[in-house]
Amino acid sequence: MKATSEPPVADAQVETLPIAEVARRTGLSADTLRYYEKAGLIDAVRRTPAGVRRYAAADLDWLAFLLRLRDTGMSIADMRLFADLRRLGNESVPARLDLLSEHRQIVDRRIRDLRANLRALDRKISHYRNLLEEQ
Amino acid sequence: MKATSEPPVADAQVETLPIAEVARRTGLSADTLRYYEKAGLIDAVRRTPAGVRRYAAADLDWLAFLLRLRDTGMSIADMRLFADLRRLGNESVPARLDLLSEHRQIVDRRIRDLRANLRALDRKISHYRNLLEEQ
DNA sequence: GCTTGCGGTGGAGCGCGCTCCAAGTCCTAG
DNA sequence: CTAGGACTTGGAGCGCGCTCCACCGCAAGC
Repeated sequence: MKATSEPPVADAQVETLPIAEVARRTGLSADTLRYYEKAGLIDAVRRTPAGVRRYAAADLDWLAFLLRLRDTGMSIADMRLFADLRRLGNESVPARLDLLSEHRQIVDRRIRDLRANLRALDRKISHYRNLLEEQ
Repeated sequence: MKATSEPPVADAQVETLPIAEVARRTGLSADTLRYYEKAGLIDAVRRTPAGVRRYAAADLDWLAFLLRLRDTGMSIADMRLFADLRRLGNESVPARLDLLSEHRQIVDRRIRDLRANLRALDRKISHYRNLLEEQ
């Protein structure tokens, strides 16, 4: 699917992706991907001997999850908390569950608020429509 | 309702509010209220001879509307566009209607996205709950 | 008169989430 | 051997939406 120079399964095992491809797939910039790693959101990504990042499928899955958290309004600091917990392994599952449930509540409330605001917008729009028709 | 020193209907006509009271009612800080005025979101508020702002009921209504726009994610620049149109009077109603309808679409899409993300969060939460029970 | 307190102004500063840059390394193609 | 391109790093810079600050004025109460 790419005409450029992909290594023909050069490395040892499975398929890994260069940062540019991960950027393309996630919609993040390469700079942002490196920034997330520096910020502790992403475990250190595997590297080629030359120090070039190669992202594995698990990295992509984690990134997708992070993006979900981000898109629901979670701050980088809070995502970092979650990432730190994840690094602790299974024993942190209860704590992660708590964090996630709490966040779920926040998102739920956000949706409710947006819906209320949407209804108010609709009333305003109707008001404008009426104004137009009367003139 | 206030034990402090309110002028006993000092001015000419109706009830107007000092900035501190408007801050209290809107949840904005006095600094933010002044900032919004400077940024062109609010028409110049009436002043006492000494230059002190007195907010009228119409100002509060407009502020409430602005807050709705803000809370649904509209940028200050876009709110400013809307405020500028409003200043033009009735002839800008179609343009305002367009802006508002467009924004409505954005909010609607945002709600949809949030709901999709919420469902994904719920799946993740269930996953964690299962993990806990199995152990 | 003096203090207290609320309000005014202009402008600097801040936290967030990136974004951009310079300078260097490595690999490949020609 | 050279040139080009993708990648690396550390650190500076940016746009947004406030937030804070120093300094000043005014009005009321002691």
